[in-house]
Amino acid sequence: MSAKPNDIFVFFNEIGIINQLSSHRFERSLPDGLTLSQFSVLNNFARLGGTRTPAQLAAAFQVTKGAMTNTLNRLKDRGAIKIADDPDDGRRKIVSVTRAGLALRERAVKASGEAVEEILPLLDTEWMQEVIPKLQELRATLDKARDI
Amino acid sequence: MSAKPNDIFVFFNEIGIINQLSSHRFERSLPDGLTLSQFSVLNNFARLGGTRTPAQLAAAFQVTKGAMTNTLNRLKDRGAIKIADDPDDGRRKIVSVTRAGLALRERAVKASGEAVEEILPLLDTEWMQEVIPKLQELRATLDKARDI
DNA sequence: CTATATTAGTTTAATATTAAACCATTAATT
DNA sequence: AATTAATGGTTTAATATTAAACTAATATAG
Repeated sequence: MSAKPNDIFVFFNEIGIINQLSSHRFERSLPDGLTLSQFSVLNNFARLGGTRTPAQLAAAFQVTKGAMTNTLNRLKDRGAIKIADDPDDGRRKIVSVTRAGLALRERAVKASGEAVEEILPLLDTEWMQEVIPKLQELRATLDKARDI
Repeated sequence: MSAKPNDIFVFFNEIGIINQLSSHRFERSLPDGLTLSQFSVLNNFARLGGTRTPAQLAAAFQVTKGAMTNTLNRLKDRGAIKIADDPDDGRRKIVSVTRAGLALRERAVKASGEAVEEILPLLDTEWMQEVIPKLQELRATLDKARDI
């Protein structure tokens, strides 16, 4: 059975609503008014380690440089990250996570984990796991097609 | 194989990025700076007909009443909808779509349709169609669990 | 080498959104 | 009937985001 054009709209529409519901729920569970964007940055550092430039982070999270400037400043104000000048390139800055940032991320992971547990029994996690590769594929496709 | 808690995060994370990419792409294709929210309201009227109150619309699209007030005012300024007082209940208002609104929606559907066609060959529409029921189920679950 | 183009990051103005306060109206309770 | 509660919609203040202008620094080309 071939997919109607309308199915594409329906698909993305459901994605949109699911995202709205889940991200709102998730953000509400974060401690200290931590934002989803802020958490994402911390999480990225915690999982992958190392350092990044603001531009790299902006590209990784698909937000504008301006938005990343804002997010990073909030994190800096919290003492969660350090922003240093790049000695090799006067344009660049080097962002790294601090101990306090990692600790904050730990607390956030824990709190949000508990929030997820609450509804876990209602979710078909089996299916969610199964479908991840296809979602990643779709994400990559949309990402590559971004400038079409 | 049982799903790890982490899979849940990965799943919703992919959903989030896909939503970001797709909705941005979609919104860019809309005519006259029409917003996704505005289009959604118009589309809802075009598909289902009838009238709605602002509160019903806010609930349907999972936004706050304030956000819906804003969206409806924009649509009214464009002449796309009509907002009348409810004679039976002084608190309520009655929203309906105008001819101009339907025409605008037509144009928007066409323009966004063309934008979708551009990337259609890259998408696994078969799978997208297949997975819609599960997405709807998940949406419903999250929706019901909203006040947990 | 010098002029031009590109890149990195910040800033600005506009906008959509939220949460909460607010006002008016209707419903429920006593 | 009068008070209290709930509902519908708007407004306000705060915030995250975008696009675009801007500044500074580096890379490229002639």
